[in-house]
Amino acid sequence: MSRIPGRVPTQPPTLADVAELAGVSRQTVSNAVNNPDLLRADTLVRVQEAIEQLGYSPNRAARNLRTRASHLIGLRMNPGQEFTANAAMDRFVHSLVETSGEAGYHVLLFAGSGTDPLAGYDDLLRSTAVDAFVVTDTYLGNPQAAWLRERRAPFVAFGRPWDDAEATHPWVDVDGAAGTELAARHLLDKGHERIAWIGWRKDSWIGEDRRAGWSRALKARGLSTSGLASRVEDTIHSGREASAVLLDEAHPSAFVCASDTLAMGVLHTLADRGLRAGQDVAVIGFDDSQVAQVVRPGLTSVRQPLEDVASQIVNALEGLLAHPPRVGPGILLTPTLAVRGSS
Amino acid sequence: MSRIPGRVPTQPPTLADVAELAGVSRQTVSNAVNNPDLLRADTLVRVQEAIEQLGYSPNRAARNLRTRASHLIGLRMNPGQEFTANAAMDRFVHSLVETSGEAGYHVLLFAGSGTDPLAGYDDLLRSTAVDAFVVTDTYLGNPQAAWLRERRAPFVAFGRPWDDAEATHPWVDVDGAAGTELAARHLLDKGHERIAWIGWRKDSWIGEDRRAGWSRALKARGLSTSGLASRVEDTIHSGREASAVLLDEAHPSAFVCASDTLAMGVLHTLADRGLRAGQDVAVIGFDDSQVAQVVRPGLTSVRQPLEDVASQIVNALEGLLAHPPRVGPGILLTPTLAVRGSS
DNA sequence: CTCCTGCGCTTGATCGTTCCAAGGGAGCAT
DNA sequence: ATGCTCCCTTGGAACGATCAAGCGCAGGAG
Repeated sequence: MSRIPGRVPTQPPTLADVAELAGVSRQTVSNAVNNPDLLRADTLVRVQEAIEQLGYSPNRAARNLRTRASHLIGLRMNPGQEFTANAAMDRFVHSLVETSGEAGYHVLLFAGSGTDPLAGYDDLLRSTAVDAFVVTDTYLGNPQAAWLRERRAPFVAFGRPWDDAEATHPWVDVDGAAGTELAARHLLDKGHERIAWIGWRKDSWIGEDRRAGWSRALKARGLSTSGLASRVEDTIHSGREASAVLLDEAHPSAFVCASDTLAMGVLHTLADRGLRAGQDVAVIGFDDSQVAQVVRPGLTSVRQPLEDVASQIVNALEGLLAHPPRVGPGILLTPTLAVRGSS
Repeated sequence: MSRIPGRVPTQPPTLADVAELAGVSRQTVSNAVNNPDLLRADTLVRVQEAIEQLGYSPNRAARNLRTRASHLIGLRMNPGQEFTANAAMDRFVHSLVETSGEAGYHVLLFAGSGTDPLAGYDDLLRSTAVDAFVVTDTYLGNPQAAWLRERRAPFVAFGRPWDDAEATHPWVDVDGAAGTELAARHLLDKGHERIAWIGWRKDSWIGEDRRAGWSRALKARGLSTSGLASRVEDTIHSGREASAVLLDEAHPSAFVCASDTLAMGVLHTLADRGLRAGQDVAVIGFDDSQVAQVVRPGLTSVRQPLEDVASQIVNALEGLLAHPPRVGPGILLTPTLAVRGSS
């Protein structure tokens, strides 16, 4: 059937238009787009020329309706994050958009309410607006994972299921302990023997994991960690206070911190006391935020391989959405150390 | 027609299911969702209960197909931006997601190639995947605006059409000149009389705009600007060099910079010379990036009202997508000054 | 010569929603 | 009782793609 004459010319062309121009049926055009192998070579060329000539691109809504897939990945923007988390998240989102784009997926952002961690998921799921979710805040026993699994919603988590060893959903995470161990070893190799730790409160799984790496490195060299660790809130102010206390009481020559925020606090304390970061006392942060790159004299920091994380997540998503689904084991990636003036 | 028995129970309910349960027709359910006024009160209640009971949510793909609208807004992620631009962009994206969510729209991110500024737009447009675009990099004569207008694609620009006074598309921008004028006045009020400018190369419209505000403030007080301005690349290193030269040759007591990046360079120079930022020499940056908030002693910076920008953009989009479209004039918002220790 | 097989393409049905034009019931006046 | 509104409701069609059969033709085996 041909288009109704007089129709507004800005309407995009449809499969039927292409079919008519190429002198084939709709299905043949569809095959030319999705299963080119099924066509005879000369027919394929003819259809492709018609597609080119009309500037045809399949209507997403129609395709989504028929195939029950949207090729969209939902990602929740968490309101009011801490700045280091934000910095990392920004880099992660960039990578995710690029990687998923190469795999034929787009990223759909939606807002979360600070109070209800499930807000937004439900509607997108029931309206089949997205094929899958990427969940980024699985720490501290957030209920998203269990909730999504219960509804059989495909999702991949950025973050281990700390509190649930039984969890069977795919996940990708960065080995924080390996990162802090790397940091501590770097300092040990430079001759430091009294290396302090400033981390988060004990109820943070991530914090305890990162602390474990520091501890492991020291113990591997037969050094004691006692009196060298402090656990505080993730603010500059806390980092500043904690480092002041540690300097007075334990006289460390270096600090490893659970975040760049805390490390900035240490730098402030050093400046207060006329100590030079990197010369008199070494400092290493975590996340390689923009601040770490800009501050004097440059903050050495553990850098998460977020590009690889995004790539692995997209890979897991593709498996999850395949027929039949392939679900692999969780993946743990190793961070690197961005060495700068502070160490 | 009722659902086929034996169908997989995880299939989401459809309009027909709700209709059957409520004892009405499909259209009545559709009206209950989209035009509740058309229903008798008791019928409406019955339908709403059925919707609630089944957990029904309209299938997005089917709705999109029928109404030729996706309720998605396309936003391109620009690869490898400078960090200040990134910082601002992150805050902007957050606001945009929240505001557009309230208006019933979601944000679709797509990747741009560094080389082709139009990559990605074309396909999303032709496949009717998004209703409209938000374009964020209209400076420097990027061709998106003209290209999109030519295809009658609805879009709102964050940024003025600097190079095209004839442009009729809706836009929202921040008055950079007002920001730097605010900064300069703040310094003048503190008694500074020799206030230097470090900005970008002359071919940047935004840079020249910001420079104009500084210049205007000085001239309003009868002060000369000659010898006090420098135009360089937007890097810390350039800011550092430029400020060193200015200090030697023009002896300013304060700096206003076109970006936080440049301001960081100034802070480095001050530290090199044992000068205290805020005490000996005042420094003001632009963008209120995370770095400005964290660095010692806190960098005073011009803060763009990105929440308002997002809100106005969504407002403009709603007008653009209404029937008939309402397209208002461009909107210029005034930034504020985040005062910290450096001034 | 007939039958079967497989390739390449066409045809009708379907996904779940909204639009359209017509159907139907209650209420009121005649 | 009949006719006429006025609303609300109804079935059919359409949006544009893919799925599942089906059809004609060529070539080989029986």
